[in-house]
Amino acid sequence: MPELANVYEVLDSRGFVAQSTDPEAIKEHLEQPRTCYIGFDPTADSLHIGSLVPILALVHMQRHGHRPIVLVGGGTGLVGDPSGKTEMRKLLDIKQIEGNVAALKKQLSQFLDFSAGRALLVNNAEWLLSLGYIEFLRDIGKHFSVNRMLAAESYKLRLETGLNFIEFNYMLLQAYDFYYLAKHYDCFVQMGGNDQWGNIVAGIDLIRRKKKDIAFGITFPLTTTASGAKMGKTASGAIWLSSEKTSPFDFFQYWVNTDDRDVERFLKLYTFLPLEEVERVQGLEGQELNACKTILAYEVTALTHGVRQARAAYEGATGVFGQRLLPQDLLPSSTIPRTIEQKVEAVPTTLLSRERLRDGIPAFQLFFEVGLCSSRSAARRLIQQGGAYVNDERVRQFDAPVGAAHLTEEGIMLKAGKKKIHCVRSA
RNA sequence: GGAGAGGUUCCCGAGUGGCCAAAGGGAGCAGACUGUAAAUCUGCCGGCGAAGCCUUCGGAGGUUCGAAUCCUCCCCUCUCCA
Repeated sequence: MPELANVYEVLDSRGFVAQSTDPEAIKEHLEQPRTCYIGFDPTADSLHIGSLVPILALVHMQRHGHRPIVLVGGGTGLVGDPSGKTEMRKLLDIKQIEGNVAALKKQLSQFLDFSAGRALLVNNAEWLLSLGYIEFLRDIGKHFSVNRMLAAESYKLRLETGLNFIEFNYMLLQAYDFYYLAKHYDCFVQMGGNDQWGNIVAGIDLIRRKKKDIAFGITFPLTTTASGAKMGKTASGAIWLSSEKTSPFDFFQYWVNTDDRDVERFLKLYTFLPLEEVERVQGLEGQELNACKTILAYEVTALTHGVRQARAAYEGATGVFGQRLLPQDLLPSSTIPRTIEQKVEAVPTTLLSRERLRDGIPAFQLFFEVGLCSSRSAARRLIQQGGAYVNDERVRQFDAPVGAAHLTEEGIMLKAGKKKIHCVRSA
């Protein structure tokens, strides 16, 4: 799977690079197989699609023969990164973090090949927790200028609202991580979100001072949608990579609903389809562009949940929303089946007992129960505003009974609005 | 440690005794329009089988017929001084 181009060029051309230290030097460095790392904070037991860009950057690295290191911040997670945030993050306790670290490792294995040392996962708790304070101050602290730190962009926001000492230290810890990885793993490239720039540069400085070595940094643009919203925020919360938190079907649907203006950019960032093909998407509109969204959704879902799940989600979407025409020559490298059966199996489903279905359940109760609405009140509102459908028929009355009479071969299809869908079947 | 300012519903931010489930904006949701897009317009936007009731304005008490608003103590944040 080696490709000819230099990874840096690949990353750059696909829109991964927001800032970087000397591009020429990085390119040269990456001519040889190297080690690079990105840190992930174990703040939850699953990553969400905001982490997809860093993950895929590592995948690019691996595909080009480099060795990615995933650093989970079991140690730094205890401190909390203030970069770019307005408020202090809740401090997590060690137990939670350990659980999260394990979950993240599993999730990342979906994307990266950790076999035979082709990629590594390290936890900075390993070296941070045992640090002695005085020793750390003398060794590391002396290299940091408070004046410079205060000037850092990443602290700017927090300087206005308040920053406490533990958070102020975060930069030193992350810099130390980088130094540690350079020393023990020969890792001289760190990547991260653009809000990490200050922390990355701090590490580079530390490496130069302590090791007399040159290290490199690349940051990714903070991905937002064209309408300015953060990636992956929806009514029901974040879009998670874990299929338990966000079903592959909903995950797929999230991408299908991509803003027109984001399609090309996202194809570059979130899929591995060749650039030349992606660029041909430019200028497409309407139906044709929608076809691209389907492919985008399929590709990202396949990467995250595997081809089978992607196919099922795609079939489900087709079953619910209808078939889209996918021309053979549109993004031809995509392995998406161009024609497909319409099945609804992938639609999130709730099983209800025969008795309950026989008796019928008031619509608002049902919509709440299957999770389409966050409360019974919300369900009433939805129905009263004409946004609730049972088998594509608008529900007129908030407590209209839904039950066995509505059962079809495919179950009962509940829709909240035009896009959120849930299936009910008899247990 | 001293002096001031402040903590309001998802976020920002009004409200200083009843008309407050709390202005306004943002986010979000729904409808119309569409292409499962955007923009726009309209409605909704604490909970409850909804008349009415219940829970919310940092926390705990208190005053009052009645408190987000007044008093006491506590916790937290910011600014200036030491």
